[in-house]
Amino acid sequence: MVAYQAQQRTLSDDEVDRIFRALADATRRDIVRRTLTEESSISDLAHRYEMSFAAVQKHITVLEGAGLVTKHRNGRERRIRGNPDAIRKAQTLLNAYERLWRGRIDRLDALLAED
Amino acid sequence: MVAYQAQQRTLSDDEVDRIFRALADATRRDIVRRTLTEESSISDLAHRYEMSFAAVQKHITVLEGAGLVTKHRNGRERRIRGNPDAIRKAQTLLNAYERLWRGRIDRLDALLAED
DNA sequence: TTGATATGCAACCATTTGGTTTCACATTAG
DNA sequence: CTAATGTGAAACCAAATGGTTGCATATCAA
Repeated sequence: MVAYQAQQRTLSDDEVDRIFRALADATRRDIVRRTLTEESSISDLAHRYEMSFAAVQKHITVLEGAGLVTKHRNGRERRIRGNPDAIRKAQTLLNAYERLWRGRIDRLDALLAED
Repeated sequence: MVAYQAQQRTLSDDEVDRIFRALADATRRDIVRRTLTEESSISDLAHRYEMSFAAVQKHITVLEGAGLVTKHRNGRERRIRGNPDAIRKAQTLLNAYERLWRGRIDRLDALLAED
């Protein structure tokens, strides 16, 4: 059984902006995917993509700014670790949207049932 | 009971990029939220935000490109309707990420249980 | 100590984004 | 018919994005 942490009460627009913005890039999504299951150093990650080390470093900065990954010093390297909390924040918002939509349908059903 | 449509098998990187990119803006999220529960014309929506009609129109174009809303002609106006399918695509991806993370924890638990 | 590795950061550049104003066109109301 | 309304699209602009190269610094290995 896994213990889930309490969610923050409200998400600021900026915070949500940053999370979705960070997820809107295939390389960054790949980094999140990898580091959710296995910590990696920045150079480990940089080797995997066909772009400069600095470019990958920038992607990681974007992800860190969105809270999607965290950095942990380990000697001369930094281990990058995916953070499921930020994922959950995005899920929470999308779930709210789906609930809204279902609500509309339910109201429509109720209306039709009135006959 | 609500009938759910079958999901597309694979999501291209571009498609996912567009969906998350479109969601990375508070005005656009607000438009999605509104139109999921209630269709609106473009000018209806434009009145609600402190920016030009053309700016709102552009946001709607971005949302349409991501499949998050659809346009439906109605006389001289176009009704904008939120599309829950695109929302679900994003949910599906985030759920996969969370499963990955839980998988890591499960493996860790198993490892610890070996003692 | 010295060289190799890992990271950080600045400067630069092309493209995209998010806004504007303006004009054209279609449709509806009077 | 004419005027008002709703939409589309172009041209323009500042700022952000996503990449580059180059250099500085920190740490580890030999």
